[in-house]
Amino acid sequence: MQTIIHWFRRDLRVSDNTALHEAWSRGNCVVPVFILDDAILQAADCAAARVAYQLGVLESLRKNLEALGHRLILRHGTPHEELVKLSRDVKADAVFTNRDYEPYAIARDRKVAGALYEAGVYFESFKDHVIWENREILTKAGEPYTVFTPYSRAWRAKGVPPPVPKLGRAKTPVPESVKSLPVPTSSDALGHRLRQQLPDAGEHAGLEVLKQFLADRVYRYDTSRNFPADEAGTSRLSPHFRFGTVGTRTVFAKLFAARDTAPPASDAACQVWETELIWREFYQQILANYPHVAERCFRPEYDDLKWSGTDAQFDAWCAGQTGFPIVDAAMRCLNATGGMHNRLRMIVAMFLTKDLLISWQRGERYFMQQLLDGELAANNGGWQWSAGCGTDAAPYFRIFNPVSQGEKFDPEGNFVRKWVPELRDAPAELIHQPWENPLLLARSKYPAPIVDHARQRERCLAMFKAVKAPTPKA
DNA sequence: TGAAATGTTGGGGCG
DNA sequence: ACGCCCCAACATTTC
Repeated sequence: MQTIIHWFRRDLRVSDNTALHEAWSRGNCVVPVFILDDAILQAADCAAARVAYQLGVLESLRKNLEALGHRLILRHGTPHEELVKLSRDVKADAVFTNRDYEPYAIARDRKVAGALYEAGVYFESFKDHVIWENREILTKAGEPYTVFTPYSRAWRAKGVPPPVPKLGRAKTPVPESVKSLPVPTSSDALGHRLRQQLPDAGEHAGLEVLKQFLADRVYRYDTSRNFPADEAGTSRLSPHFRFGTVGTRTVFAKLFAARDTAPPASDAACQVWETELIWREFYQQILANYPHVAERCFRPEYDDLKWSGTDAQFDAWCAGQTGFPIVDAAMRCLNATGGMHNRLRMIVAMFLTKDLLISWQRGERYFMQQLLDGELAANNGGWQWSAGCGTDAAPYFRIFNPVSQGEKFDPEGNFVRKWVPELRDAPAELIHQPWENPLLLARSKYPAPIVDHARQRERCLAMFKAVKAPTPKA
């Protein structure tokens, strides 16, 4: 083949990129393209911060391609139309891309495949985003796993392929006559300046974050990951996974190398992180095999739950004004940074669904509107897990107590103090339940709790009982 | 990748 | 010395 278009989506890197490497090795001329898609940019669950971050990723990708003699073509429009146009412009023989498992992406790619077929252009997609996809890991009965632990066992038994070689230097340049938009700055794109500071974007940043984490922090990950006040406790790789500024195979290869050079005592901690990476694969696979989860509960009986929380309560949750310090600190952190520690995601998700009795779908959408790392599979899986209606879900009667969770995982109250300045001077014994000291509460100007946890817990149990679902195993 | 209610046990104060 | 009660502390059950 002569000219092959590589269509970038969530694989914005030049190393360990399956389809991109295939395009380079099979073709004489690679035309790398990214298409700004209004169906994504104007969707109800789009986050301004995520778009701004992605523009940074694209600019970094453009430079990385340029360093290898490639020119990134940026287009704005409907993917199947733009790809047909570009195929004509460059006289492409083929379009390659890496697979994406979201329902919107699957429908979009089907349209692209049809349009390219009619235009006489070969289209091929590759597995890249995950190690094992769709139906590559099945139970003995030939069905996809819906419980994590046996899935992870089968996953580990299969081994991990090595990284794909980095993109080579351009053999033939893309003709100057082929038009490309400049990569917009975030203020161009958003019409305003984003107030928040975004983490470094791009492939170099991703590899650096990975390197820092694997240098030593991973060796204490098993315990450090539970304490949100410890900013080095987790890998902080999620935005890089989201946009593909790290390659999944690269991450595993480097993790295994770190494990093999470390004392055996840290094996366990490395395993715990590996398990988190497998959770990511698990939810990708769930979304691919059970696409109804994008809209509804994995277990259909829970679609009948009668959520009774109010809009005012939802607004208080979003704004971090519920009167429960660990919840409010977490939400304010999300709003300010576009990120949230995983422990806190569980706490605020449990609180929205089981204390405020508001549907997980509303929380899921709000997370998507804020998170830099927001993507359907992981976000949806986490929310359904918390709500107790998903695959391998927490049983519905497992209800976090926001006070004891705060005391357990933020014992000094340092995370709360950082994001809830009203409680900066509260003593550790009271910081997770300031209402116990009315004088302190009044002086702090911090809101009183908007619900009574014990009462809401009872209401939640009654709400779940009303749908008469079989009790999941504990 | 819980929490709360309920049940059981055992030490110590006390008559 | 002994039984009784109280109540942590821990275990089990239930949601």
